[in-house]
Formats: sequence, C-alpha cells, structure tokens
Amino acid sequence: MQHAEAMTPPGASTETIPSQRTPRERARARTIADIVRLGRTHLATDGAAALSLRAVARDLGVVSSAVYRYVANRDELLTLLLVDAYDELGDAVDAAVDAVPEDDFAGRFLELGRAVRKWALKEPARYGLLFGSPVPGYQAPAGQTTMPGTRVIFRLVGIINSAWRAGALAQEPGPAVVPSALSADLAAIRTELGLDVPDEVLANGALVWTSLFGAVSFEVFGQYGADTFSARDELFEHHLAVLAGVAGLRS
Amino acid sequence: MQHAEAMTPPGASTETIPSQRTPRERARARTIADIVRLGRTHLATDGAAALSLRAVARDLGVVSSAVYRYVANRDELLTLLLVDAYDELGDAVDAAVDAVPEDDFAGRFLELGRAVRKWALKEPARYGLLFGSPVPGYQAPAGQTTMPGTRVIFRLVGIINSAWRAGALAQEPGPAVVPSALSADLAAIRTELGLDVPDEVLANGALVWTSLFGAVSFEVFGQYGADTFSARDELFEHHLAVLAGVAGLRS
DNA sequence: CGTCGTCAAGAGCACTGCTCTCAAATGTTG
DNA sequence: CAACATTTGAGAGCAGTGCTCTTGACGACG
Repeated sequence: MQHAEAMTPPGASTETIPSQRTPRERARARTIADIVRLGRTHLATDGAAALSLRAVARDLGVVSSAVYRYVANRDELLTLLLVDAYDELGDAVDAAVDAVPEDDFAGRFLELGRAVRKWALKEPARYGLLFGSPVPGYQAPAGQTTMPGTRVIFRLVGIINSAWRAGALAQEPGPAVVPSALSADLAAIRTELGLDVPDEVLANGALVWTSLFGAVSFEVFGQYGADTFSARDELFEHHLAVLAGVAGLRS
Repeated sequence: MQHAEAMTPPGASTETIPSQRTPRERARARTIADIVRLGRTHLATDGAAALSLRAVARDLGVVSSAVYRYVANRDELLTLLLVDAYDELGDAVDAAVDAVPEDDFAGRFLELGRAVRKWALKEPARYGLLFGSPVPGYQAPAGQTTMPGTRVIFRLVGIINSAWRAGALAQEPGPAVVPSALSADLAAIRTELGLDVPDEVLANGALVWTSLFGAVSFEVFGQYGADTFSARDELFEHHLAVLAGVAGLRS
C-alpha cells in the first residue's frame, strides 16, 4: 500500500513500459530482465527464503553492489518475481480455459483446476511464494501484485457467472441462509466484478476457490505423506469433480 | 529419514524420556526446554525463515556457540518447534472435539474445523511452518513428525468413520466410480487406520481435509484481499457447513 | 570538447550458521 | 574430601547474507 506510492516518484515512470527510448534505457531494461531471469532460476531451485542478491550478482558476472543499481533491494526483486510467477500461472490458466468451448462450463472449470495443479507441480518453489507462508518481513505491494494475483479467481468466478447466466447452474440445496454481514461482502464483490450470481452461489464459489488451492498446496507442500497417496492424479480428479458439484457445475 | 538414525547414538537415549535421573540431565532438559520456549517466541514473532540460533542464544543469556551443546543445528531446533506446534494444534483440536457429545458427529466436525482455524489465526507463523511452503533445505525427519503431524486428520476420519458405523452418514450422490489405483490407496489407508467407510466416503473425507486447511491457509496467509471479506467468521462457518455436507455429515 | 549522469567496483558494517579450541564449572567416584 | 572425568560456556574464526557508501571510469549529450 504505502509502497505503491513510494515506488512512483513524482515525474518519473510512465507506469506503462517506457518503450526504451535511449540505448541506455534499453541496456538497463535488458539487465533488469536478466536479473529477473536469474532470480527466477534461483527461486525455482532453492525457494524464496534462499533467494540471494549476491548469488544473482555472481551469476550475472558482476559484483554484488552493482545489482542495487537496478533493483532497490531484495524485497523489490521478490515483488518482480511474484508478479512474474502470477502472470505465468495466469497465462497457463487462461490458455487451458480458452481451449474449452465457452458453453462447456464444467469442462472449463476442470481445465482451470488442472492447469493450476500442473503449474504448481512444475514450479513448486514459485507456487510456494504465491500461496505458501508469507516471507517474513516482506509485504507485497498491493498496487503491483493484486492485479496479476487475482487473475485465477476472476477467471473462476467468470466461469460460474457465465454458467449462471446461461441457466446451466445446478442449484444445490446446501445451507440456504447467508448471514447478513457476509451477504454485504458478497454484494460488494458482485458489484465490483459485475456478477449476477446469488449469494449462495458466490459463497460456494469462494469455497471451491480455497479448496482447489488447498488440494494443490497439500500435494505441492508434501502434506500428504510420502506414500499415502500414489494415485494423486486420480485423487485430484475426484476432488475436482466434487468441487464442480459444489459450484453447481454438472458435467 | 537418515536423520532419525543419526539422532539415536548407539547405547544412548532410551527413546522414551530419560526421566532425568541425574541432576545434570535435569538441568540439560530444562535448558533445552528454555531453548524451545524462546525459539517458539521467535518463531511466532518473526516466522520460520527468520529463526536465528544466535538470537535464541542472546535471549538465553549465553554465547551463540553454547546452544550447539543442546541442539545439533538450526534444523533440529526447527524439528523440535515443528513437533511442539503439531502437538499444540492436536491438543486444541482434541479438546474442542471432546467437548461435543460422541454421537453429534456433525457438531464434532464443526468444532474440529473451528479449532484448527482458531489456533491458526492465533499462531500464524507456527501454522505457516506446519502447513505453508516448506523451509528450503529443510526436510522434516519423518520419524519424529509424522505421529504428531497426523493427529488432526486421524481425528477427522475418526469422526466420519464413527458416523458411518452409527449409520448417521448421509450418502451424497457424487461421482460414484472411484478409479482402481486410487481405490488401492484408499484400501491401504482403510486397513492401516482400521476404518469401515467405503471408497467414496474416504475420498470425500480427503477433500474435506484439504479444503478445510485450504480455507484456513487462505485466511492466515492473506490470500483474500485486505478488504474483500470482512465477515470472515461467517464465511468460514458457511464453508464448514458445505464441507460437512460433502463429508455426509448433516446436522 | 567538456560536463554530467550513470555505472561497476571495492570496502565496510551488522547479521547469520557453524566449527574449533580452551578454560572453567560441575558432578561423579575412589 | 580430593582427584578425575564430563559437561559446559566463552571466544575466535570462517563463509555466507543484505545493504550502504565512496571512488573511479565510462559513455552520452549539450
């Protein structure tokens, strides 16, 4: 929050990419991209807590203090990597969902879930940065991270909302009454995202959201024992099917 | 795994607590308990990655190298704190569940969920150590952590199994067929834990398990936006009610 | 062509985990 | 009670970390 303003000094930064007018800016952008690329590798290899600016500098073939010309501190590099990972996950989810016909709502949901799991298993450390325990002392600047960080949930509620509009949503009996305070929250979400679904569906959607990431996190973080589940694909498919039912998406 | 053997030097340690025969052992146990206590404070304050043996030594009023007389390394202290936290969570869950009549299966499940959430919100950093992204380079020794680490899930499937035995489990329609490989996993779990529930119920129980911790993790780790949900108690209660339905526990 | 801005390098501070040696305190035992 | 043995704490030291500051060089721009 406070960071967001501090990061846009008055008169500087055009928010959009500066299109690299001078060769200096070109070289600078290239170097920052290299730093992010190397940081991504270290992040994927050793995890977020072990991300070291000095190590990145070594790989860059430069002394440690030189990196500070391009990145203010370790937290800023972490933010860059956070956005980088959110975007990669968002792209993967978008591609998977878009490959399914628009009117196959259940199919789109299943592919969304599979895409999240697939990316998480491929990039466990980066997934951990996004959805694991927060890095101590690091607070993600909301201004830069909320947008890419909400792509998956936006996509999910978008699918549910489209199904609702198409009249393809099976209404579960479920606990009918939604308390007033929660109902106010849901109303705010509904207006902000331009949704039509009633409280019950929206609340269930939130549960499906957290449950999807709960299942993925358990698998990625090794919460299942080493040998408790060997058929993890099938377990996840079962979970997805049940969650589709909770969301009202019958295939 | 490998650690487990290295931690029981031949001829030493009786595995059970040595009951502190000599005053030396008494003093030693007291010091270790102090280290764990101080470590717990640091863990709760600054998170797992920021846990520092030197800081613990300072608080203990002793030079840094002295703590290595009691704890082999940082990872071993982390293991002690891991077990410590698992046990505290397990105790909290046990107390909450035991406060509900044995035949109120849905009520027991709800209290289990509430206890997990309550403890997690009270101890976010320690919860993060248990269920967040794994600490890089640290592998929990299974021999010491699996037992306390499985108390909650054992308790959960115990409730479901008791309800099944009592004929109080509402069978949901759900996706009927459970694939063969997953069925084999579930059979192994069933025999190991002495359960009677069919595949479908057990698989749904696994989903309820991961979903419960998914919902708690989202809240503890701040995955909900800062101001998206203000009525989080009610949201969680709604989730619990739906999950009780998934488990077949109708109240 | 000279000025000015940018950049890399190096030194340095405070912190971390961990190892080693040495001396003191402590408990055990003859 | 005194001698011994074990345990313990202190200190130095190594290698690593984030980060700051100063210095010198290089390149772009007026």
